[in-house]
Amino acid sequence: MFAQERSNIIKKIVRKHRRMTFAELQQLVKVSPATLRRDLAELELAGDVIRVHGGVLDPSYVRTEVSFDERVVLNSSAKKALATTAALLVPSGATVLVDAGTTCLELGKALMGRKDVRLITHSVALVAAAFQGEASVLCIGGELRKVSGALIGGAALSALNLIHADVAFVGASGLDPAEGCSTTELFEAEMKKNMLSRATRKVLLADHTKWKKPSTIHFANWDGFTDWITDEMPESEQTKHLCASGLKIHKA
Amino acid sequence: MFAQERSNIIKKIVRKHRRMTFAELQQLVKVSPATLRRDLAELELAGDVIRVHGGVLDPSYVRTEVSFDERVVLNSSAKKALATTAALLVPSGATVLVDAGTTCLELGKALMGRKDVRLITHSVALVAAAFQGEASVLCIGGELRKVSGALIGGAALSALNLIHADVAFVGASGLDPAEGCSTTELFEAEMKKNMLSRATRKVLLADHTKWKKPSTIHFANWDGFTDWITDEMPESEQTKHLCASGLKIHKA
DNA sequence: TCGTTCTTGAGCGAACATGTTTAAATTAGC
DNA sequence: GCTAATTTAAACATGTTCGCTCAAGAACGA
Repeated sequence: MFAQERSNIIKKIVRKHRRMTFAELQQLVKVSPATLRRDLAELELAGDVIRVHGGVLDPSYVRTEVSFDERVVLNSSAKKALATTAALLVPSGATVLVDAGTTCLELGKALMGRKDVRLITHSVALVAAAFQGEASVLCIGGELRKVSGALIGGAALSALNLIHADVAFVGASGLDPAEGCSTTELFEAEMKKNMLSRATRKVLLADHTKWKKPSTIHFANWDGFTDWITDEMPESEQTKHLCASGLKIHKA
Repeated sequence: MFAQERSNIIKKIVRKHRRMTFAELQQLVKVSPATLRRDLAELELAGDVIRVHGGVLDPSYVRTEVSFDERVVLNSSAKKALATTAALLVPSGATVLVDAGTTCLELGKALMGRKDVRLITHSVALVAAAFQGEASVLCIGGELRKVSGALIGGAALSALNLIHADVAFVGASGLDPAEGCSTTELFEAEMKKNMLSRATRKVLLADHTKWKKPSTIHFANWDGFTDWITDEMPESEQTKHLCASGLKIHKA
């Protein structure tokens, strides 16, 4: 076997297996460790494989794997885009209810710089961030839920009942075309329900990754919202159907 | 599993859970403690996780909290000593009201690790810090006052009225041997008054630098407290006089 | 046929990754 | 305040893995 052939074979094998130990690879390419190493060194230089201690990885596999991080970062830029679009819906002088969750946190940060809005939230992260902002902030008190950084419970619900806001921004962890919006936790669902009932304009903030992935606890139907802000429109049929019930969909 | 893959997995897990103990993480990543520590040390260096004693945190989750830490470090040792002494007054199972302010924040942090206490506070800094703690936390909602990080106003006062606590810890910015305790701001004075009225044991946390330096707004007489924790006892006459009205003075 | 060049494989020391042990630091409990 | 327990960090030991060097053999041309 010529060196050229061997190197092509190695490429193919690695691409197929995506990740394998040095020994596994050696078993398939019947050559001495030294030669295999030499080949791999070349392939690595050419960018055709990625070597790690004890094995090799397919670059495209690593890319998708690493993009877990990138997705979070990327997602956060998507979330920023959502937040920016959402912020445009807030008129001067408005009182704004902001849900807990990362997307809504971005929105809160986007509004924070404005002197002419009044934020109401039960998100500890947002309140903490608001130190640096200009907006006036009212914090809904309640039990601290450490996983989400939200203040929830009976106290939070009843505090909410004294409030009326111009706009409410609510996040969701799952969206279903038929059922509507859902989240993972009962008390948070209650909070969301209440928030929606306390505002005139009810805005859903949820990117396309949530679409068709319902979570455990349902908290609102589609007609429970006046607006939905997303980064990707759903299929046109579904869009038409949703809009028929009065929902405005905004693409960030 | 290759080291590189493992480190990616750890990142992902921590990001998902946001806060977890070392043991929890070790259970998910089946690897020896030493190796996990080594990985975490690297990830910390890269800024991908934040390590705390006994656990790890997702950085994007805690970032807001950094500013508070900085402020506290300035005069920590005296305040830490006060906090440690104060924490001894809290029996197991107690419900504890904690005022805003740096000294009380230290106390809150001291209590945070205890599973057997319930903290109630209107201090945003304390709630934000409580993410790391074990104690259950109820946050009194209200208007965010950005200079002090306290939640105040009518909503806070009325939320407080629904509560009864075993112990209340209150700070002061000025102490007068005759007049009692004072602070700089009207609404905060109201909060302090209310907190004292809602607790059985009423503890003043104030170091010697406040002694004989009254502030603008008076909020309590000496007989309004059951205990005072300080780092230096006042002159013996004054001490005798104060104790005569039933006040216990603790030196940290 | 000989010598040069290239490739290959083997050997060896260094580097690496991991687990175990031990000491220090931190925290909790009294 | 102190002591005991937990957590962390450093030191050590071990088994792999890596990269280098060198010699053997094949390929090639003179």
